[in-house]
Amino acid sequence: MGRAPCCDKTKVKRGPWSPEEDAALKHYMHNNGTGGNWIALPHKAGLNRCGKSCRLRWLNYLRPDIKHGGFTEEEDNVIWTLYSNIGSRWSVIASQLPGRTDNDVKNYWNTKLKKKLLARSTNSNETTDNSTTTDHLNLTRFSSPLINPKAENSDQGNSAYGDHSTNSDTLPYLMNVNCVQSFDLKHPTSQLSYSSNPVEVSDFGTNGNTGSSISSTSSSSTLAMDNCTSFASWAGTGNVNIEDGILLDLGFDSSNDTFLSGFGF
DNA sequence: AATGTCCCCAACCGCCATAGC
DNA sequence: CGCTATGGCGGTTGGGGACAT
Repeated sequence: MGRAPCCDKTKVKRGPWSPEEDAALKHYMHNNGTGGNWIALPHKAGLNRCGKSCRLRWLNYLRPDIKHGGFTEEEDNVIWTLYSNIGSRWSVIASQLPGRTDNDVKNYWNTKLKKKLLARSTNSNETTDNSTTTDHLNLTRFSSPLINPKAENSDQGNSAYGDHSTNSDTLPYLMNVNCVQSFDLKHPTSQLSYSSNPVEVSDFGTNGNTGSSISSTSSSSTLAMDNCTSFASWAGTGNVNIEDGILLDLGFDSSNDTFLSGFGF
């Protein structure tokens, strides 16, 4: 038996939002928040829209803390780093970029960063000069605790806005990356290395059993890399610790996938 | 100026997790 | 414990603007 749709799609408006609809949603959210129920919200707000559509519009566009415009180099680095560690967990990645949404990050990756990586991958096939370091990207070192993605989405309650005030909380299931990943974008076939500092990776999952091997949020099931001496490399180009290596799908053909050690993908 | 192609990104779709009954 | 409703997420699509021919 199929799942009942969240709303009758033949009776709700779809497609781009008008300024009037935006204003109505903003006004309602400002006064009432979601009230904990997105499905009922459109009716209360006088909108002929699906609740999911309202939620998306609010979270991705109307929220006052949304940052519009181009990504900075620093943000690029954060995305690179996290993507190389956790893959396409856009909501988790976005939670590290205040004002950015998962949709933003996903679009940015798909339209810009992925191509950038591909281009550099191509370049690397044309030259083997690893001594050129101008394009070498030392990915951002995270020494601060990362944001709980659930807290980031705390607007589902009475709070109308995402809550980045939780940044200072040390949360159990996000990683505390105490090492620098060195990732040469110009020569992605070179070893993706980690420093020797320990990296503790707790649960990135929001549910813990989605089929990925990321553990649950319980402290007892924290994944940990004992050390960063285990390393990942681009497939076919270097050493891979098969025991610990995990294939990371970078979204390209399999020849460009990479192994990451100590992560469960 | 007209047409074709590419690219970006807002919005949608469908699946899964979870809460509540 | 099973079912239903809802929230959340990642993947995909398509409209429209930018650019090329």
